[in-house]
Amino acid sequence: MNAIADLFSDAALRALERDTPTPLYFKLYSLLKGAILDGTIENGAQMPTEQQLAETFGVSRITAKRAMDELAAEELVERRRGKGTHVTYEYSPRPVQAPLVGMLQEIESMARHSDVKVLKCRMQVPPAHIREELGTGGNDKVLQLERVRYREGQPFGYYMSWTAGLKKPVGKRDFQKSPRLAIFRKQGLKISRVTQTISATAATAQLADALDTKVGAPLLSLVRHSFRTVRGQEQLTDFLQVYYHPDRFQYQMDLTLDE
Amino acid sequence: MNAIADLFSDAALRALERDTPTPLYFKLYSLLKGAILDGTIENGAQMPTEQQLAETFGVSRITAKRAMDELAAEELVERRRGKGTHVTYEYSPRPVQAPLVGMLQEIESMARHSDVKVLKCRMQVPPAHIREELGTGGNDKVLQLERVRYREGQPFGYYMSWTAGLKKPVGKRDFQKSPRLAIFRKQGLKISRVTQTISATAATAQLADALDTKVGAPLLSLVRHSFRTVRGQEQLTDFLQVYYHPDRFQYQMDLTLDE
DNA sequence: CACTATTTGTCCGTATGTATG
DNA sequence: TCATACATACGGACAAATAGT
Repeated sequence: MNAIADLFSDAALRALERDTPTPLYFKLYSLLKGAILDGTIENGAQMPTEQQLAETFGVSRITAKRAMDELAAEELVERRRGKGTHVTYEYSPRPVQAPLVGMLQEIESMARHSDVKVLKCRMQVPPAHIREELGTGGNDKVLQLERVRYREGQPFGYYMSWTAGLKKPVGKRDFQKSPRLAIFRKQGLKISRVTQTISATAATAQLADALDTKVGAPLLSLVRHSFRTVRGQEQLTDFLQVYYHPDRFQYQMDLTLDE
Repeated sequence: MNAIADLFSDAALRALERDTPTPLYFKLYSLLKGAILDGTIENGAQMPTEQQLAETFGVSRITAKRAMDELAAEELVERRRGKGTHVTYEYSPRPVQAPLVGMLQEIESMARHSDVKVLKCRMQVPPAHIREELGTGGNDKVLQLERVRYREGQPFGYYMSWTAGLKKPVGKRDFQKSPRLAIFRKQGLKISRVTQTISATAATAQLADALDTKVGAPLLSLVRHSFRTVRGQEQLTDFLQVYYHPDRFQYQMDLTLDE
């Protein structure tokens, strides 16, 4: 009788509650869009009717209609009088990943509450694979940084980065005081998107030394790509590789059930 | 002259753009609240004036005022005529962590697009440390699950979980077909909050065997606590420990710069 | 003491967007 | 589609508290 209840969790059903002033039609639209984009409602399948949506989510039919109209405007669904609304978006599974949305500001906040030792800070021609990603020429020098972060005197993270597109020179002292992101921002480097990948790896001799652990010990590895937009084109401007000591640093996240 | 531009990134300044219909005052309020909660604006410090906010974010003074009034209503700031608005919230740094906000629905989506082999599925009295977290008695049996996930025939994740509060019995076959979360949801188990911690660890003999790797090899480790609310009290109802093969599974996330 | 600049509080009128029946 | 109610956002104007000259 009501297949919608199966599609959406109780939490999702509660997502339209009035705890944020975001318009109802937009919350419902976002919810449905998510279900279409992640393949929960398959291509060609019939969407719930306006009446069904209105009842399950406790909104007026006009509001449900508005949400569906927005989907139709993006050509995610097709609406036909008498036939109903059908999905016209083909879901294609991505490689095994657990995508998350985070906030860069919180990373900065973390950076502000730990100590840094700058091992290396110089302009350098990066190795080929980095050069390719940054899109710089064979002789172009970019900023190479190597740092170790400490908490209560103990090293917990080893940071290695290559940054292109800096206008003014920066010194070791700058990075000892303020977060890297804040410095780049002041230089006018506008980051438009960031991608992170977390994995695990074994400690090399160099890493074991820097993080005060044994060779071969498991480390949490993080690679961050930061992009800026140049003439409408997205371009990598910062490459960051971090190795964390798993006993002294862990990635903790809260997952929300709705939205 | 204008210290606000230093506080907020260019992306943050753009966060109030009209791409979502969420009220302007609420977006500004969220932005400022975040800066207070993560210690960017310290306790006792003076907030930007309504006039300054209005200019930097391109809104009217009324809108800026509304945002600040909301903060005052939550007692995060104190407002005094002629004096200005001052922060009254004391930031206390948490242990080294990179907090993130994610969506549980996306996890489910991932689960739906890989193959599962259920190694163990039975009611069992959990070991002491799990029993303590779940808050169950010394003889209470809860659901113990052990699974391996495959992608293209290769094992990438080893899942071990303990779940309390199930009403109806579940069988192996159930977990081979649909995601665990969907099954629990159908049973009426309402999860209210989820916490995840990611770390790295070395493979034991058992794990190496299940994931087709060598003993001592680095693995990505994930611990997930799922809570439900019982009579206003938050209570752990599911404990999940996952080990991922780092070559076959990586945690990828996109970070937004605004919000 | 007055005078001034700053900052928040309050009020108006108006336009637009949202949500309902 | 229409009429209605309410929230949001704007600019402008003035009052009231605070701090410094």
